[in-house]
Parts: sequence; structure tokens; C-alpha cells
Amino acid sequence: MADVLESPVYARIYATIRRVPRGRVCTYGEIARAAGAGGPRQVGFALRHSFDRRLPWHRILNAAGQIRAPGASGARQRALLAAEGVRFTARGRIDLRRFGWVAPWPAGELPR
DNA sequence: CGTCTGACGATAT
DNA sequence: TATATCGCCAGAC
Repeated sequence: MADVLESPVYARIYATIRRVPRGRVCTYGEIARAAGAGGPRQVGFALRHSFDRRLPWHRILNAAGQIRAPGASGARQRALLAAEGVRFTARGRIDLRRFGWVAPWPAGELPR
């Protein structure tokens, strides 16, 4: 199990994702910044390889407020979000000004 | 090492 | 608003 996903950076990525509140959403880029990850694509990688990790993975969208999860996951994501009260625009996007959540402080650090 | 891929993001058009 | 392009970066091989 010497999985790369067990490294500290992934632990921070997952920890940050777990902080996204129900009914709110966050972007790949914001998670990456707050977790001190290499970048948005690393967050995508983390999610793609994270079955069964008790993560609110469906609350992660791209910077345009669009679902980027591939295939069936996309439809599932949309349903999960709708179930938490997140509303979509007519063209299937989410208004980040309204549902967006920004990490208050970087993972690992505490406010002072 | 070099090359390719991708659940990204910013910018130009 | 949509598409094209480029920058970015971890992993896979």
C-alpha cells in the first residue's frame, strides 16, 4: 500500500476537501492553494484516485463553475449537488459568487 | 532523463 | 459566451 496518495501533500488535499461545507462548492485551484499542492491538476489526480475516502468530492468544480468529472461521475455529481440545494444555471453551471466557498486559511496552519 | 496525459486556469480572440 | 492556446505540474512509462 505504499500509495502515493498517502503522502503529506495528498493528506492536505483531502483534508482541505473535507472542509468544504454541505451545500457549498469549491474549485480545484482553490483547494490546491489552500492545501499547498502543486496545482489544480494535482487535485484532479487526487480525486480521480480516491474511491471510498469519505470525501465530498462532488463539491469540487472548475473555476468556471462547471462539473468536469468524466462519464457517469458527472451525472452523479450533479445529482448530489442538487440534493444539497446547490442550484444550477439554465446552462448547467453553478454561480460561485453564491455557492462558492473559500478556505479561510491554509491547511495545517491555524488562524491567530 | 524525455514524452505524454489530464476531474485545471488565465488570457486572447 | 464559446473556443483556442499556452502555462503548469504530478504521474505513468
